[in-house]
Amino acid sequence: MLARDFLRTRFPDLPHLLRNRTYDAGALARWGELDAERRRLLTSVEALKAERNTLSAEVGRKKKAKEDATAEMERAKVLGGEVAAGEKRIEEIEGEFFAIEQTLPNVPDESVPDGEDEKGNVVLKSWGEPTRFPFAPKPHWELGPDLGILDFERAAKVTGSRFTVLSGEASLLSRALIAFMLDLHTRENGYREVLPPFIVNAASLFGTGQLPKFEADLFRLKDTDWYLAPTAEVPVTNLHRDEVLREEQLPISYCAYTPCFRAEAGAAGKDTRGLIRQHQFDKVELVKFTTAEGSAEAHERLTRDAETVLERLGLPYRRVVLCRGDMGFSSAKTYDLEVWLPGQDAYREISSCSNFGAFQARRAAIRVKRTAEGKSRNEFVHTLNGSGLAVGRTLVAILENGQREDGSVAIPEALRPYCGGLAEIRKG
RNA sequence: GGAGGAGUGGCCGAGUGGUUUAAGGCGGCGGUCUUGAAAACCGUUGGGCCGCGAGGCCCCGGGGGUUCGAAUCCCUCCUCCUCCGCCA
Repeated sequence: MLARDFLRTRFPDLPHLLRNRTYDAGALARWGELDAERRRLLTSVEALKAERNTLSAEVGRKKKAKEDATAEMERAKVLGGEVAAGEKRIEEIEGEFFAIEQTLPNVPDESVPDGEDEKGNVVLKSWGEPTRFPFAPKPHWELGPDLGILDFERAAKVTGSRFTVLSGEASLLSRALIAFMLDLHTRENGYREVLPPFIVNAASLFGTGQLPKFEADLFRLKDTDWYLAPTAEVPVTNLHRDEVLREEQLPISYCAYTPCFRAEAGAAGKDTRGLIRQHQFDKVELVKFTTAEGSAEAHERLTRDAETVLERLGLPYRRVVLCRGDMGFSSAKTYDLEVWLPGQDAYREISSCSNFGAFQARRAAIRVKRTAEGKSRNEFVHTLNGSGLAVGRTLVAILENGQREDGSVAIPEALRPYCGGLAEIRKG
């Protein structure tokens, strides 16, 4: 959410600040009217309450002194009725007011390029050369089944489409990738590993911005307010929901492996083959909490930490900054890392690293107590997260980039200690 | 799943209808004293909202109710603890 103060003081600039983002302009105009009415009412109701409180105290004094307090009690009762009426109206306004605030997207950072959709994204750097082969490379959805390590058909039988069974070396590799990534981030990049719940409640999903707007993308457990986590961002960011952190605790860096569950509503016909777009996938997530001044640098570092995984594995990639129109709802700035997939002759997203500014912290009430010039005040922290990396897509990249003409696949050196020295996968 | 018990400020803890603007202690911060520190003493120390300001309003796990007035009474939900059962 955006700060009320910000919405109020920058109200005329908002259409410009939110250009190319999706929001309801009519609702925004309505916000302005409601804000004025709400403040007017609040002031008058509070004055009534102050008077009632004074009268009640007077009643107490008189009763203690055995004096008659009938007149005060009657007057207070009348005031009480007026207060109740005013509060009811405020509640109605507050409901509509808050509903609008929830749906307004974050304001992009000034460094974010203009643009309406993915065509407006800008490639900032490339690492490695796209892998070329003297033969026609296969996509992983052919390599995997040929090697007997990816089974799409049986997964469809067991559950349905967009699920996959990993077996043998694929399963081993997936497990090795998780351990490799967590080790790298905890030992070299300074993250604390956490293993959070994979099921989260509605309040947590509101905190990170998935609810209320994006319920259709989630799997909800029947008759509960519990949902399968769509990303570790949700449980890990909400670790500190409703907390006031001490300044010396910041920055906090967590990494977490979790499976992720997404309904993929609206993705019909997109990436229907292979592991790219699944209802269930594994991911190692990086999450940071910083001060307002520290978040831009933390964003660069977090993105570098994700890039390091790709570099250690020798996978060619590029970094893209998303334009205003292609960014997620809660984000102030997002870098996508795209890995080269020779089987598709394209770069595909394998990590998305975002700085949310105070947007999530405001929704989740994550604050930090800061002291300056002897005065202390609570500020909202800045939150960041990024994939480090999506495990399934990393497996895809290893298979497609490591493939040989005979259908075998070479395993990156860095991963071998994590899979019993396995150097290649062969049909067997 | 069954039966009990408990949720008060950073922490401990008092408070069962009316000077509670939540006692007291610990911890934190500032000060006095000291060469310095400790001790002692004094002061200060929760969150949010409205208002230009003076100031006001709300918050004692969440929500609702009773009352002129609720931390305190009632309803409901949540969490934690103890015992039993079951289970990995």
